[in-house]
Amino acid sequence: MIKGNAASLISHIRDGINKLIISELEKHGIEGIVPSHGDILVCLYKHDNLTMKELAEYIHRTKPTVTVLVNKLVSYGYVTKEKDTNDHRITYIKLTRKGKELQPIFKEVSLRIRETMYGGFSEEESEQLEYLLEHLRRRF
Amino acid sequence: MIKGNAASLISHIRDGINKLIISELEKHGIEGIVPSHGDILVCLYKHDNLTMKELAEYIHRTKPTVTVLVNKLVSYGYVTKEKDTNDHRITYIKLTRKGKELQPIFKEVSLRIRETMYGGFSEEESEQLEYLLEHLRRRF
DNA sequence: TGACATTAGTTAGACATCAAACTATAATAA
DNA sequence: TTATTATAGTTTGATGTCTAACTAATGTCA
Repeated sequence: MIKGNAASLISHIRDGINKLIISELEKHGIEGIVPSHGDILVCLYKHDNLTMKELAEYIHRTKPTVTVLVNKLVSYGYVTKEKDTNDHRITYIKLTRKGKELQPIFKEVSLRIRETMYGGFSEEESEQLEYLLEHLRRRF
Repeated sequence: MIKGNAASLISHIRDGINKLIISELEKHGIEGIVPSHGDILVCLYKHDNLTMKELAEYIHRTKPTVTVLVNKLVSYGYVTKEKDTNDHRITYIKLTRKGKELQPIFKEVSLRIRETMYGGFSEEESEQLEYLLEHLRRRF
């Protein structure tokens, strides 16, 4: 019997994930950082020196939002902004040492999230979950 | 092979669902209403005459948030606020005629969301999806 | 070369959301 | 009965998020 409440479930799970991320970061002494900031930092851990536009695309947020998020990261000293010397429209975002030092913490938080999400499922269930979610994602 | 990206997928699907809800409402000429407003109205369709506290619990938002949301619905003429005559702390939220008139539209939008979410899945896959999401939900 | 279009990023304004502090009312206990 | 506690709701201030409008720089095409 299908209930048709998948949308509601997803919404609540998302809220739960976000709260868990924030509380895990706070456990590691990191305050004022929300998942979107984390998305940006994780992006930069994979590939440092990204432009605002690239960051916006990667984290699926608009440019004004990324401006706000990055400015906060700058004010916390985790990243810096540098203008391209050739094309003065472009700004590169780079990790500072302080920003790089957070990487292991993000790795750990990420692990914790995965444990929470997949922990209760078998291998087959986990694969099935990803399969279904990936298909779902393509419809939006 | 498990990728471990379920959290990210859920986040993006949630964004997609919300955008779809808003655009579907706009197609029906309803502007300025976000999913949380819809949650409140749908709550009231199931059981009219709820208190602010009850609404906050049902839609999983804080009381200040519900204050803002309900005030907007009042300004749009969809609901009214009435103080309890015995216990003056309590405020009841009631649907107006205009609010009740939206019910069929919300039914239709809800149907449209369900079609989008379940449309590409078999009966078994749909059930599996709900099973997995319900278990996931309990971990937060 | 010069007018127009495109692109990168920010600013402005709006709003949902939250935590913390507040007001007002009701309930309980000394 | 009075003082304390609990409850319902709002206000305040902060922040992430968006769209629309803006600035500044680059590219294009006549």
